Amino acid sequence: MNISPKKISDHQLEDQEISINHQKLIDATIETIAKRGLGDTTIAQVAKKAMVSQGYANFRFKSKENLLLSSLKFLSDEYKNSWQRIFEDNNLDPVGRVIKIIENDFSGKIANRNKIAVWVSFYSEVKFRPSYLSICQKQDEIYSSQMEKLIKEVNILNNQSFLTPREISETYLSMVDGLWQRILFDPKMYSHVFCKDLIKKYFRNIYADEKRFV
Amino acid sequence: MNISPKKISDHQLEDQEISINHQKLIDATIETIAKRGLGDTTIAQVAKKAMVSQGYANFRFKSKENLLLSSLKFLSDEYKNSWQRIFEDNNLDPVGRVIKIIENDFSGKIANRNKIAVWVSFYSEVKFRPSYLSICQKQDEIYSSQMEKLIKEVNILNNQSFLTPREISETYLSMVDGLWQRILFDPKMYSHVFCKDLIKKYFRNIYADEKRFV
DNA sequence: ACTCATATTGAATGATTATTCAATACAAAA
DNA sequence: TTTTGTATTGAATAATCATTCAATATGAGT
Repeated sequence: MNISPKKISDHQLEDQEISINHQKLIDATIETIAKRGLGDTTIAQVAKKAMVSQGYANFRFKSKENLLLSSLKFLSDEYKNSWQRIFEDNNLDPVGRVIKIIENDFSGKIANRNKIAVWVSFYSEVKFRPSYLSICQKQDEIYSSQMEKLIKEVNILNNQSFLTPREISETYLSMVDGLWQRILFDPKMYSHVFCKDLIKKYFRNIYADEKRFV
Repeated sequence: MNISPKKISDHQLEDQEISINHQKLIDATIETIAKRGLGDTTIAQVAKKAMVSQGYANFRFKSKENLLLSSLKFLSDEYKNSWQRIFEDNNLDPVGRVIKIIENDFSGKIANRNKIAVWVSFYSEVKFRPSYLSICQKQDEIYSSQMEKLIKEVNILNNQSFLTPREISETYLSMVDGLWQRILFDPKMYSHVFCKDLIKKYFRNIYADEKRFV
């Protein structure tokens, strides 16, 4: 019992991240964008959802732009953590890893309509706000290169030579982006199962002997 | 000589489409969205680019929303016309048709960064504006079904049986959407040639005997 | 030249919204 | 309890914009 409460030093604001309100506001931002779109997201609405005053939201994040940026960063990190873990999992062989990656990319936590709506909102502004671009781009580069390396291992094990690892990995990445977008349009038709199966079929076609790509 | 000028009847406004200003405003809208993003597109800017007064732009289209909708419709029709023509071209055999479709989807007229920026802007709002969705969705359904039918013909000619026409066509469509999005991020890396080659390689892998998928 | 209908203007209006900031609540230290 | 520093409020401000509309230009028909 007696959980030592907070014991927050006088440096409590040294690192913004430790505040509860900080995260409440970010969550509220994501929810609001998901429900109303980036264009119709106002500080007032976000603050209301986070149950703090409007003035506070602005004070805390300095500006709306900064709040949006922090929310994108959060989403981006969340995604990154999810695949990072898979690439680093030593209990998996290459093909097992690929399968986990596919499952992660179409898991409920990642590929749900709300989060996709937020992603696409930010994507759509990438051309005009370099700060959005740099957040998205850096992580995508890492994901790309990790994926390519992984496919290289799979290729060797299955002596596949017609398609290069780069080609396979780029095809995979573009399919994922495309399918996510399609989930936004028609989530019934593009169910998680449908998407995963489509991608597994792609791999099955390349690696004919590998039975795990159902 | 003496080209009979206009001979516009008193019904000149019967059909909105015949006005020059109408199209000037739509073009200006697309350019403005491409340059500044949907969120920062104002009627004042569009009117200025179209060289009409702000009041006129609003008067002509009834509302900003309606102007945006008309612009999306225009873009959507332009795209539809481009592939419609290919599906209806009787001089082409199935594989020739597929190749033309790929080339069209990554032609300078369709897959340039400005137009993609506009598409994605609208996509990102699809969840919140049913009117956007219905414009995009209807055409996508036709494109999908035409594509599937086309692949069915290719499949038969090449006795391919592992992947269904539906699967191949869905894979193609999602790749296109994904690659378009990636062009937005990094148009240098995702050049038209790169995208087309990637997709052709996909088909080449499926239809191993078909040499035309370079 | 005059009339009349339509096209076009641009300034005014009102709504929305990010941002600011003086006032207040709160909680720890004295 | 009082002090003091920080957290939080909410009302005021100022900027931005879509929309309206009375005024004007235009040009065809008489």
